[in-house]
Amino acid sequence: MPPTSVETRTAAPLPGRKPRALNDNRYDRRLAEVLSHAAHIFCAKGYEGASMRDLSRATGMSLAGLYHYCESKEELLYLIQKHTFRTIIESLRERLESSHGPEERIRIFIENHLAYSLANKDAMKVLVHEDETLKNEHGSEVRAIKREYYRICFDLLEDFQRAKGIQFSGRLAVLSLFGMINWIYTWHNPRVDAGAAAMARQMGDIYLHGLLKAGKAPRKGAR
Amino acid sequence: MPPTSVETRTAAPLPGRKPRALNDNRYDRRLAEVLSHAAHIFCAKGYEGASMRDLSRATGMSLAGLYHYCESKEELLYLIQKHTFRTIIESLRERLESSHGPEERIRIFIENHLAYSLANKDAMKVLVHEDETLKNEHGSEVRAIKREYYRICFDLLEDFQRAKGIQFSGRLAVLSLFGMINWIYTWHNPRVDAGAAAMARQMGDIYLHGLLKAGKAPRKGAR
DNA sequence: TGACTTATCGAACGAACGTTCGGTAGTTCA
DNA sequence: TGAACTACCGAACGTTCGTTCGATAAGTCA
Repeated sequence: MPPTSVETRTAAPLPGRKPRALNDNRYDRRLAEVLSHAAHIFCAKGYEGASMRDLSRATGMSLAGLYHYCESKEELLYLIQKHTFRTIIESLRERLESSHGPEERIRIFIENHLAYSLANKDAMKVLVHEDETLKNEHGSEVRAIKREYYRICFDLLEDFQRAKGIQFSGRLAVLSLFGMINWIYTWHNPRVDAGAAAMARQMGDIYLHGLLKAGKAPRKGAR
Repeated sequence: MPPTSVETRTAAPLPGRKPRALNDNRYDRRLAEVLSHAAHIFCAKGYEGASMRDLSRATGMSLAGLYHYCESKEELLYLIQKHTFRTIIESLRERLESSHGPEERIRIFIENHLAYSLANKDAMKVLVHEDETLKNEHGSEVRAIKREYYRICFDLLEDFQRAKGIQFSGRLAVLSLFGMINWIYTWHNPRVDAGAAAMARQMGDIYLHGLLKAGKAPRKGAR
């Protein structure tokens, strides 16, 4: 096992001298296939409960063949989580660029998160459910991206407070919101429940009106 | 393996003719110890990631000795989840008995759930995180208790709607609330965050004010 | 063509898993 | 006292796990 970093290994399979675009594309495409199947299986059976043999069956590739695309089972989880987080943040940053008012920006945050969640249920569940699974370097790297995402939301909420002249605990507000929108994967049924846009509006209504009213009345008498 | 049902097995170790209270107490107390350690380990490593050898080490009991108190690892998870749910519901029913107004009753629901969550973090995380782990009879039994709990909350919210003359999707409201309060185990830090009572008040403020305002304005123009 | 690299495989490795078996002290009770 | 039962144990069973090894077709390029 040569000490190639994951970073280089993902960009180019081996540090050899012929990094042909055609070959790289094929490798990357196949890796993406493997990761997609892995997300599906990790989602269905949990990371610990899923075996490389399950993944071998799902991809139609041999057990040994899988290790051409990853160094370990753990790296698969890491790649899934990193890619999922990065994609959500990238999409959010794009949507936030055409700047709106502070309330609208929070609605954009909710909408973006929900839309991605419902369009990529497997990956999202793996991201949320296996939150504490990764250890060491992979774990702290993913945790850093998570903090980045948390920070974006926290800042949006601070702007909101300033604009509306209200006050509440930013920490509690962020984590309550995350609770609402991250819980969805446990219950959402596309045959029963609304789509991302409608659900984002309803949840945004409850959440934002709640913040406004609760933030305006810092002490309301009762006990 | 005799076909003794779990029910009888839990009540009396063996269907023999001498169910002495003293012996039963000792057995039950020891079983409770095993379950407490199991909850701690399942919480820390996940159900699949935890091994009976981990539990053997934690309890100081031999691997084989554990099977004097359970039929399988799966039964341990089942017993933990059933007991946790039953305790929460029982405590909730008691608190709701001295009947209050519809808003206060929802606040009682939140307070009860949060207080139990923070006082029994391990069991609560195992309940939430291993929600889909149990299959077959054990799984459907726990799922039935969960529906019962869901139903209580749903009914409280319907009373609230009637009393306030407002309208919202009960399903979305219940599951948003569950999201907020079940998410807590992922972030609560007793050295940083408020206790159960204060947190229940803050979350109740956000949630209930949100429902009130959002429910009163069924259509608010914007797209 | 022939050297090289990539993509893939069957077979195996040692370790860890949940569970069971056959026992043995200690307690209970007729 | 002695039969019955409880509470436990060491050692093993068969299975499954993540991973590795050595090999081989297929594709690439001088």
